[in-house]
Amino acid sequence: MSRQPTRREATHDRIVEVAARTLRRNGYAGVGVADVMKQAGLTHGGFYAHFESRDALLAEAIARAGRDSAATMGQRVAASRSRGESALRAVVEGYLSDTHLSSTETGCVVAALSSEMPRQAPTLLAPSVERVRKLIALVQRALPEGGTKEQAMVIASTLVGTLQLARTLGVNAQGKAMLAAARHALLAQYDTP
Amino acid sequence: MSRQPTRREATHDRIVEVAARTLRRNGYAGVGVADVMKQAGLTHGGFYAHFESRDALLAEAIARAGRDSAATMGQRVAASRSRGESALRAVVEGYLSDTHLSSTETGCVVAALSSEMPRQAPTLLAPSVERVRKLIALVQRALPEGGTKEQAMVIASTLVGTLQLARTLGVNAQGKAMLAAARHALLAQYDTP
DNA sequence: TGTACATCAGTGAACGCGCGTTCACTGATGTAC
DNA sequence: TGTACATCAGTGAACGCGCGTTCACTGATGTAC
Repeated sequence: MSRQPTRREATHDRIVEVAARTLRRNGYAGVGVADVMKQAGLTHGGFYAHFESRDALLAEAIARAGRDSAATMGQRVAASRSRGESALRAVVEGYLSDTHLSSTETGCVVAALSSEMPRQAPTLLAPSVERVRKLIALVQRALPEGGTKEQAMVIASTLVGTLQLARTLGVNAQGKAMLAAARHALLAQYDTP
Repeated sequence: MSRQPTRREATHDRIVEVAARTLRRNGYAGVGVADVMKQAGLTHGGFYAHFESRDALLAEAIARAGRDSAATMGQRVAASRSRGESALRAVVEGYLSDTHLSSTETGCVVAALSSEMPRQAPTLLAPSVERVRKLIALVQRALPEGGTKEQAMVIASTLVGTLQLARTLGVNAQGKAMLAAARHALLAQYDTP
């Protein structure tokens, strides 16, 4: 179905992928055109043959980062289901794992950016809002039968807030204790054993 | 006890106050020396008579923003106590109020910055971490007798995450619904009636 | 109370650097015959 | 199968702008006598 990508498309994709990682590691302002192109093995001059502007790249990178980590989470849920565990447990333990604590650049884009999101211009705000909605929807699908959107919103907020505060405290005992506390509280309250 | 401030001290204070607001509205990278000085009614040239560097101003601004909003929260708690309400209710309803949704520049500095905090250099990371610890401590003091630090961490995370996601959704029905959901969930679970 | 001088707070021009963007050009890939 | 030409993807130099930082200078405030 999906035809062989042209060289141009492959390059475009490589640039977006680099940007999606840089975005999560460094924030909106931390994505430089020249730096991204260099990491993609190119020179900065060719950038505007692929994107109308830096913001256009960022918009694509946000969507890409979101799709990638949603896919990873989907696999996690599938794997845990085959082990007979609940989807919510898979989401909570995956999101609040020690691995996610230190892997910002491949992790959830909402956790990486949410305090900066409200400040973005419409071009970047729209795809950012979309990622927040998708995260809430993902959590809601993981809830046991009858789980409400309100519950999903609260859980998503806790996941995002916990990961951010844990990362701020550091990749150490303090950060990990933060994650553990939230894992325990969320599963105790929302997971049906 | 606190003597009359000198003209120099008053100016210094005014600059920090402007920076503390700008920081919360625009993020770490959004605080410009020239812009802050202009808002404080000065020209940018005089800046380095007050601060060693832009980062030194930011460090002071973080502490200032934290102290200011902690003080506001303290007053809220005192007022609610005199109405016979619990401290936790005052904290949750104050933090997740529609007012706080739209008043980023005078609100909680952790909510305004937490996804950017882990990226900061040590000079700015240290005061940022301090604000996170202070927020957790404030929540713990507001908990009913016997409330643990673990509970405080989870509640603080939920407060911060909820406010950020709500602000991203917008100062509208969606953002307000987000806040309402978290107020309800937190009070139902942690407030002793 | 008044005068002379030192100190202090703030001014405004200038510098250097990074970064987004533009553009003329080059080498490679693909197509026509 | 080979040659000529058009198109495409990427190069690298250059431009303009914003921003942090520096510095010589000015006007106001305060102190000594």
